Amino acid sequence: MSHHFFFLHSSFIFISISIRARCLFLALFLSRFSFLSRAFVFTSAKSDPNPFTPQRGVERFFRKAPPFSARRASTSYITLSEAKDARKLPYLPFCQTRIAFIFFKKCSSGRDSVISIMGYKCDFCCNRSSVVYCRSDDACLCLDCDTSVHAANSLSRRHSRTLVCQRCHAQPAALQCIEERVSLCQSCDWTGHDASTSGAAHKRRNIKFYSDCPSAAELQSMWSYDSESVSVSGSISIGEHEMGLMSIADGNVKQAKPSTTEVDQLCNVNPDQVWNSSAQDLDSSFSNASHETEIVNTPQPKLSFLEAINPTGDDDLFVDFDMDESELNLENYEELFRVNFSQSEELLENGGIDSLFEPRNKSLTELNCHRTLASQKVASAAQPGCSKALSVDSMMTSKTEPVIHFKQRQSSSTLSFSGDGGGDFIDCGTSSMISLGEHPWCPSFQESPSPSTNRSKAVLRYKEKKKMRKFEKTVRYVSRKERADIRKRVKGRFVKAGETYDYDPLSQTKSC
DNA sequence: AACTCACTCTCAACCACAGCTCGAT
DNA sequence: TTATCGAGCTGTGGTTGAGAGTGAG
Repeated sequence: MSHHFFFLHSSFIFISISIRARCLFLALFLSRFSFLSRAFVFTSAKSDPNPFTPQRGVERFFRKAPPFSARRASTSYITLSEAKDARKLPYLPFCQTRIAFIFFKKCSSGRDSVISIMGYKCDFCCNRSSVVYCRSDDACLCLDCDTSVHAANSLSRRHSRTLVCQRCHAQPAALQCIEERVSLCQSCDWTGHDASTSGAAHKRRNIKFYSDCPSAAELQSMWSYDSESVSVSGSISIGEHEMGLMSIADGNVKQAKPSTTEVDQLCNVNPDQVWNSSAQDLDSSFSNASHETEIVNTPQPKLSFLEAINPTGDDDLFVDFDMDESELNLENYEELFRVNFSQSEELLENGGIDSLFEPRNKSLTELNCHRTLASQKVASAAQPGCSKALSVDSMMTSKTEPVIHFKQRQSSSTLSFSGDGGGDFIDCGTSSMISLGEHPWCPSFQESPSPSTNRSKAVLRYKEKKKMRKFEKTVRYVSRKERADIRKRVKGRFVKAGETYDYDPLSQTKSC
């Protein structure tokens, strides 16, 4: 989701050109991201009372530009009706630039999932609100899915997660504002706690990433808005070096047992009622858990877990905590992902998916150099006798995706387009592995896997992702389907209204 | 081993038309 | 920069037929 960073800083990059040119330029650039299934751009005039008006030129571009429409049948554009619905979406942190974006990607259920700054649905179920950001999966998940996915095996437990920013609902939260009782990403923190605003004096504290499958009480202790360890406002560095990757074993939180029963632990307290708990039950269970288990020693009073993640009391969020539909166990996970557990263990032996993250502090020159080497690999892969693994590796590293290098916000953002200009490529499901440079929230984090290990992880991840792909038919225009469903036919073909027909879907009868 | 035949399976094409797109103004 | 108009385009599902695949003779 590092592209969110790009969205936020578009105004800095295109400050000197018109909105339309900005949109077209962005469209050209963003159309190279093959993990996007749909995209749309909104702009508005300063005098326009409606903040988001569909930008026709960009819409047309997405529809007709070869990288987006011709290469992948699943890629399309948002409809006007959808755009109208999008107008209901809230104003964005960068609305002063009068430009907004909606981007979609295919989620595991086969439906399009909004992943833009406006998107806040769970990337996995596409249904509930996202609460947790998983860096390893690069996904925003609801608590249900977070639990189900990350409790599946020892590999997934190592994924580092944190809260999703409660302001933009897109980036991982880096800190909590004690006064406002919200978790914020760094960008939203900058926006809301600018030195020129009253929020500059707000007390904030860092949010640590966690791994494993913490219990409800442990999550509560991590996310409660207690005043302990609050760092006074000012320049807050939230790089993961500073933050550290918090394991549940760290600090004052007891280490969770690495077993599949940790799914139960998340809901904890009463395993018999875990999956039938209502939102309120769950909330109370969380609260009870903190008292009964006495896992942590953080001072009272605290907000309950649900209060912590939903201080505004949004009912929608509580709806999303309906656990009735959850069927979370290891077998289910394997079925969902079609991943053999032994494969996952093999993956674990190689260091886990986390190791897929390349060192983030490469310079632009290094990245371009890397691309050059990758291109050489492609050339060599064409030679007879080259290993299959090599070809996959080449594909991983040298796809015709743009290589972007983001600098810190304080300096002017820069980017580089080093793609080859739009040569054909095959979407092998590896799109999300493109190198997007630094995340703003982890500017110089390194997990330092060896290149060969890294490649094997990438291959495994690619295979895993490929197995997850679904090719079910999706209906984009329900109204057209409804109309087709009632249309009379002759030998399956539509006939004009009033003409004789041999098949009526409504009555299942023939007229002749 | 090569060929023919029957059968099964897959998939593009066809149709009308409401709704959408997009250039022109 | 936005709004409007109208010609042209798109997508929807059941049936069909062409072509591919398979196994028996």
